[in-house]
Amino acid sequence: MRKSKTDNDLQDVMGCTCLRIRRTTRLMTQIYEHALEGIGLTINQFGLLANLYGVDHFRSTGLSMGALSERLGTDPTTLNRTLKPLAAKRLVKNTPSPEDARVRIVCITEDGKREFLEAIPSWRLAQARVESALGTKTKSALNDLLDLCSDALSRSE
Amino acid sequence: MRKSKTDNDLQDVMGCTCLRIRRTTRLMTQIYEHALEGIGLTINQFGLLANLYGVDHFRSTGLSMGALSERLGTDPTTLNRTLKPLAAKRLVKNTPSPEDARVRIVCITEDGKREFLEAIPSWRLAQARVESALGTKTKSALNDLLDLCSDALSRSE
DNA sequence: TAGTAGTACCTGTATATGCAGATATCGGAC
DNA sequence: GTCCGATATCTGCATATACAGGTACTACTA
Repeated sequence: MRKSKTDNDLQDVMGCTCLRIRRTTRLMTQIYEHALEGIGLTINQFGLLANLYGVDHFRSTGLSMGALSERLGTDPTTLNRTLKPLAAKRLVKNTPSPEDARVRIVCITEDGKREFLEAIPSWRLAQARVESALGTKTKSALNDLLDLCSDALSRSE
Repeated sequence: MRKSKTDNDLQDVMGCTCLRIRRTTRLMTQIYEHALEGIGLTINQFGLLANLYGVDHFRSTGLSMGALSERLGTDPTTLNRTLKPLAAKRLVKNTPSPEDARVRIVCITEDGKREFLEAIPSWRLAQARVESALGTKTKSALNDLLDLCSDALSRSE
């Protein structure tokens, strides 16, 4: 029996790259969230602190909201809200720029640095768990491929 | 100058697989959401309808919430809520099982089937856009790798 | 220098995501 | 038949995500 057009459509849709990556992201995120549970940071917040820590460590200038959202590949409005819980815990600080009153500069605080460093062992546990589930080679291949895709997709807009 | 422990920590953290995949997912999701904009479905809702359409097409029995959430790799509570907007638009139906009053069977409606089929061309546009940004080979490699990772991560829990 | 186009950020709204805990039901032990 | 542990779903809460539209400020133009 010949396959109908609908069967072909269905088979194509089931090959959707977006649904696949979203599913894998859900599974992977849970591993990191569980590992970071005791720390009181989400993996997202951890990544944000890591970025701000790096900026502070190497340049000590802070970043504008816009620059940071670009760096993270998020919408600025998303960043605005994801910073709120971190600011409430005084892990980051949000000060107006002296040069341009529209711009707000985001910095990590001393508390933020401490919390970030304390979280690293838990993060390592999650990363090791993923590496052991996937194998070192697959994990590296995935990392490389994801970098490549991020670059290609940001450029294609 | 020797690199400090903190520099090494930072470099390791910047290699985080979870942050990478979350970033790539954000970028990719936007492409599909924009393509589906005119249809009034999110990529998530589209995937849900695709699954229910397939079930209906091949078995015509429907799935329990639990079975469906397992199939999608989501938490059952997440599924519960993502179904709400679809049920409100009468694209899916949610009926108690006759055998077990705890269980609810989720089915796609005729309206749901129509909407799903109408959305396929928009989905194809997004998928083509991603394929052209990444190249066919990279896209296939990514799909395969993601399947492999989903399997490995679900098993590792 | 008054007006205007553009920029940077914030708010309102809606979906996505999952944990802890509540509710309803089932199935087995007695 | 009744009680109790297990199971399926739902609610309350919190974060993540982004679009549309609003506000405040800058910078250019006439």
